[in-house]
Amino acid sequence: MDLGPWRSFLHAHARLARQLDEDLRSRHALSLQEYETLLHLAEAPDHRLRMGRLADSLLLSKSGVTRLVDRLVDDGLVERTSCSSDARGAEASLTGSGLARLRAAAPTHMAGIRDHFYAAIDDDDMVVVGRAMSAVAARLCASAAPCDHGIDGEIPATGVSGRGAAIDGGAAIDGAAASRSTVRA
Amino acid sequence: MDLGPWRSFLHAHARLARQLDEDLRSRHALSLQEYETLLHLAEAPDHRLRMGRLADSLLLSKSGVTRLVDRLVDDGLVERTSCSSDARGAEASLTGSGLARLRAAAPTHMAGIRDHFYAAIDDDDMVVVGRAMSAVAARLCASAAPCDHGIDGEIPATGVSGRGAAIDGGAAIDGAAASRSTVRA
DNA sequence: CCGAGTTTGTTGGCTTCGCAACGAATATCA
DNA sequence: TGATATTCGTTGCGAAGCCAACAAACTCGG
Repeated sequence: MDLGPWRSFLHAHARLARQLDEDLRSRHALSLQEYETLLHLAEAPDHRLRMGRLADSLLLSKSGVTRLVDRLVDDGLVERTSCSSDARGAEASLTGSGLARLRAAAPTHMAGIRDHFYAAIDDDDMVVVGRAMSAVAARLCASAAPCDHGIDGEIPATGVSGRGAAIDGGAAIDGAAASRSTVRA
Repeated sequence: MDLGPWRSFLHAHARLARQLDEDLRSRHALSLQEYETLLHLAEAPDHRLRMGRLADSLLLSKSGVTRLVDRLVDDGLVERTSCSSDARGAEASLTGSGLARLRAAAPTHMAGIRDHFYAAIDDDDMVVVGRAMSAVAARLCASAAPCDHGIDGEIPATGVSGRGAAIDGGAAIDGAAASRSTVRA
């Protein structure tokens, strides 16, 4: 077993996460976690999610999400509302300010991913990487929780909200027309 | 830009790191970071490393390493010695107990990597993944620090110590003969 | 030889996160 | 219906990491 690929994998992730986090912090006063939280909310129907679902999709503990949302609420980027159908449940919902902040930060984040991840791997290899990473994630999900977030290679209908307010990872960056479903108003 | 590979990459890493950390903690009372620290020390000449080098290779801040080593010293797995050639320098050196602990934990760790990473990706794809991850890491290193740890796909002479005491990632697990350089006494 | 500037590792203070325990609400089933 | 079990989110506590500041030791021009 040649540990080369494994070590490279670890190293690539560590460097990448650091870089993206630093970029977002310095230019938009957002941590990577906060950005991802806003993104997941923006991608959710009506820009709102139950705390538990948010925890699942962010791969974070429930208490972690409670505090993460606390911070975002303090910053005015998210609102905490109680769930109508389940009185013990809470929902996090994106505010206008949160969506604006996400929109402002998206280009930075996308550029980072493009420059540091996509630019380093040619298209043919990227197909393989995508397949391999999906397989790793799927295998681990299978051996543990049901794991029904939007992985396995497909973007969960990026930005299809109640109205048309969306981020849309790709198009917002490279100007390419939205190639999938009902994006942009 | 299809974000699928990127999200899968993030997801795979998160799940994998969690799983490996949990396995080591529950079975050997070691965090993944602690394990990696012991491993890097075991791979270093004479089982000792300057704090700064350790920080570089673990991709951790200097203060992080100081405290990590503190914990390992408290557990008797590592000794802190002063550097002979530079009086302000400190070295961390693996104790016998530390090496034994590492040896005990290695099979668990290796099995995790094998089952959750290598088993999910076939050999041809693994070559591509290794190449891609190396490229990502190299690109990020280039745009930042000199970054001369043992990445770019090669294992830094695993376990060549003063005497013959080594872990040797692969061989310790699968019994395959060491296929590279001066391993084992 | 000496003083300015750099490097090395540690410390204080802060942030972020997980686990276990908890109260409240819901689900299940007799 | 009522008792028990489960789920949901929050909270206390501790673990682990980073940054800035620091002291000690090194380097090097003069």
